Amino acid sequence: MSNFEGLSIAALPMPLGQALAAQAPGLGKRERTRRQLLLAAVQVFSARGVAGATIQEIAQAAGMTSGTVYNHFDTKETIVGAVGVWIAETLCKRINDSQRGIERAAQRMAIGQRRYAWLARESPAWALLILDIAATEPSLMTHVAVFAYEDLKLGIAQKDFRVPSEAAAMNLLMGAGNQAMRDIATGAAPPDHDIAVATMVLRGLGVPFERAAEIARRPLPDLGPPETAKPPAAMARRKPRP
Amino acid sequence: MSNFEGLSIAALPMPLGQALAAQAPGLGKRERTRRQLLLAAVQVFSARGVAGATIQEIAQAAGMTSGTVYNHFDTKETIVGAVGVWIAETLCKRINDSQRGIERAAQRMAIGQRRYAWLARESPAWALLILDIAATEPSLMTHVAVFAYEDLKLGIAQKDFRVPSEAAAMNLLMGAGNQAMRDIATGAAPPDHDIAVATMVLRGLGVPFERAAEIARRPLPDLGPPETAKPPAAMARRKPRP
Amino acid sequence: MSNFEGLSIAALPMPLGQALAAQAPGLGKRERTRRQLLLAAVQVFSARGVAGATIQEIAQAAGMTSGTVYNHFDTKETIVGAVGVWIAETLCKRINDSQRGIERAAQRMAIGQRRYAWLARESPAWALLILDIAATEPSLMTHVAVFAYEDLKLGIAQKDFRVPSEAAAMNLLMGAGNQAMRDIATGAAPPDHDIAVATMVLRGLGVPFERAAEIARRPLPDLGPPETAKPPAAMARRKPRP
Amino acid sequence: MSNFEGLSIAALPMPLGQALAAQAPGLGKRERTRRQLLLAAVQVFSARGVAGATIQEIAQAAGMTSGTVYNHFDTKETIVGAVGVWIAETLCKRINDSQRGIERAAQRMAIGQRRYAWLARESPAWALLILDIAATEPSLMTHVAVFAYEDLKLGIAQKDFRVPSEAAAMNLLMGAGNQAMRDIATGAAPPDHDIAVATMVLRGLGVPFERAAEIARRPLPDLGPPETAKPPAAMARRKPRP
DNA sequence: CATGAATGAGCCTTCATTCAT
DNA sequence: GATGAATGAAGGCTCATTCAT
Repeated sequence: MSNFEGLSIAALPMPLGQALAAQAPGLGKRERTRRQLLLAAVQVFSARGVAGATIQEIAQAAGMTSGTVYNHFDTKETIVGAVGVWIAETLCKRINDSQRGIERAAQRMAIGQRRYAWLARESPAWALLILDIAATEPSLMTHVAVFAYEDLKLGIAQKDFRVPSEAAAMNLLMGAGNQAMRDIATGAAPPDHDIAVATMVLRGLGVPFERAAEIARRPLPDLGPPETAKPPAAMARRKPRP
Repeated sequence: MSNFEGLSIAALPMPLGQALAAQAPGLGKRERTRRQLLLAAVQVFSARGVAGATIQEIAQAAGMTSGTVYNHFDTKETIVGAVGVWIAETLCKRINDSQRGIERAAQRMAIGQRRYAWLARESPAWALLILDIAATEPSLMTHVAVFAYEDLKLGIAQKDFRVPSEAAAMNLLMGAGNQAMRDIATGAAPPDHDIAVATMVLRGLGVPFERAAEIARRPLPDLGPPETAKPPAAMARRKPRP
Repeated sequence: MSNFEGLSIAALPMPLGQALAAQAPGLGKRERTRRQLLLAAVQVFSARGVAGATIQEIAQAAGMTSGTVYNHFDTKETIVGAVGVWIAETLCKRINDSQRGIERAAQRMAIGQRRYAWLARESPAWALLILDIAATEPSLMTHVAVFAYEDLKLGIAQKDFRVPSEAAAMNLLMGAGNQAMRDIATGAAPPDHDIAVATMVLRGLGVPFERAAEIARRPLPDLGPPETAKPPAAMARRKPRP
Repeated sequence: MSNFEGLSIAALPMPLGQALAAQAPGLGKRERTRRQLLLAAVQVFSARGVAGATIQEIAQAAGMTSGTVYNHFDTKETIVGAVGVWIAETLCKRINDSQRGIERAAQRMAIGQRRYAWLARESPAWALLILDIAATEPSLMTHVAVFAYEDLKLGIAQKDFRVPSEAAAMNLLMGAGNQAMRDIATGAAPPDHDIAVATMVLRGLGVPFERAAEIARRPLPDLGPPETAKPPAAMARRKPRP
């Protein structure tokens, strides 16, 4: 069984936490072990930082030995990548789901911005972990960006957004979002920081002044019921011998 | 003499490069050595990344031994900090000077945004180095932020900026600025990216739509007159490990 | 196999040597490696002194790499301690066993004193090693002192010893014993030094003049048959992170 | 001037302290510098231990630089030796002087034993320093031993001591004395420990039971007025070039 | 003589990775 | 698949010692 020995990361807000921790019942032994290792990696990354984490401590946190880790991942880098993908897929999809039924891109965008800010407020450890992993593994943020990009294009099509370039718009919203996450997670941000940032991002995207503030202020929709999480699929079932 | 062994970082755009490389003639031996070490650290940080740099390689790049490094800096962390402070003071002050005479905060802000973008276009290696150091040593970005914060408050006083909160505004402009620097430095950004980002940041700060675009499009002022100094020689961009 | 590269320490007198070097056959791999490392540490401590010994040389003497040492001991200090405990337990117990059946504390005390002197004569290297370790790791001498203290109290109860204070008596017998060991081991002592010292210690403890000389002169009992040495058990199988 | 920066060792009991610290007025500049360095070495040895002391800290404590140290001493070892000789000559002579006029060796011996114990009680730091230096530099204890040896031979000639061998007698009195110093300095010894140890040593040397106790209990003579301390003579006035 | 920057050998320690069991 | 002992290549850092000024 797992042996976390004092390691722990504050639980994710419910629906997100469930998604990650979900014990998919139909999984084979290999996938279950892999999942345990990823969970352990999350613990250790959060406690020591990605750079400071060691394979041996991840193995220990998973109740295994370091050799076992290498039956599932080729290198430490691989683990970081897998954790990044896993978090990205689970989190982003979940957040995206909560926007289901919202037709206007401006509101979808505001919700997206505020949802990440909300995550940082509810689970600072998770937010910092995501930012830490993203620094090593850019694919995580790329993953998040895909969803935002869809909304951006939608908003442009809906004539709610008027931007000089999509690339610049992405810089604006991702940059502001990340900074907000960090400030909130470290306790450096005032209350309603999420609304303020969302408001300014919308204005930057060309939404009229008052309308931006009004949209950003609307209540966040629920995250919705948890689905059965898809396991983080291994790229290959086996490490080939070199 | 220095022994860069193939290490080098592309020269900074003229006026900035001069500021950093300036061989102060009245400096004592200790101060000269310290300066050489900082220059060497910049080389190695740029080539290997801050995390991947080793004291030994910095010493070697400076034509010294590792022991000498410790006559000047207590730990590797200290070196990162010193490099950060050095760059921050030189760069920020220089950029700030170029805004002298500009009274309107909106234009000052646009210039600031675009100047960093311009740096990333002219000297991608320096831009990436700054972002890398900033990730380890937040004080560097804090330093930059101080100047932006002054302009922000000025713009609010001038009624050009209307923001929900100063903290959110700082997230917006620093976040967008950093992302733009990274995209430009890595070649991922289209031409005129700087203008586009500056435009959107101004809009986010509450500047009217068309006016934001107009201000952001104004020509950049010169960086100012060069000081006495030789720039460091540019050689190769990357060095393979032996 | 071990690679002592010229390192060596003169073999202990038989029964003691057997106790230390005993290859316990039922030992696991980990325990066997640990034992080899302790043996190697003894070699190196003896050759270079405790202070001059390096982890690398211990590893090399054990035919391993320095990393392996750290799988078994946290620090160099830990190794010194482990060697100290190991020697103390093995030697002291063995010497104490040889006094079995001796009822009078005065004679037990004389035997103890002379046995250590005898060790110094037979195996100067071991004696000097013990003194060296004891200087770094007082627990070794404490261990020895426990046995002497028992005899001291016994002798007081038997009215053979009359001392102003137990603490002073311990100073006398341990101090004289250590000095004698050193002088004998370095060849600075005349023959029968052990008897002379034992005589004087007994007199210091209040044994009448002639009787002290007579007791100290009695023949030493055999050390007795060797037992299978108990391995120096590791406290924990693994080092936990702090 | 000296710059002890928080370093300090409890002052020696007056007459001894004066002897060591005495500013011999007729000394040349070289001798004065040398003296300062020895004083500084005493500070640092006491604070960090002989093994943990660094040349640079000694230099700093003396208000000089490391280069200057090497104008006076060839190696670190040389410094330890010089400090040892200095302390030995000053202290031993001073203690010996205080016995002037005492004719009976038994009483001289008791005074010697108790004087070192007294030093340990009055100035634990000095006592521990002496023991520490003695471990590295046996000549210090040899020096002390010379005085004790004189008294030993005297006592034998006076028929007060009856010992199996002089070597054994030296082991007894030096060993017991050192142990007593350590226990007293570390606070591990009861009151009147000095008298108890002296009593037992005398008995060990053959002094009759009650008489030993009586002699050991006599009051200690004063240390006497301070003399002008002789400077610790440098072996050579100059380091020859290799 | 004093300075103090520079040296450089070498130490302890860490940890991703391998592999025989 | 799991184990976990072993590896070994570095890396950060210390400090006695040298030497040009």
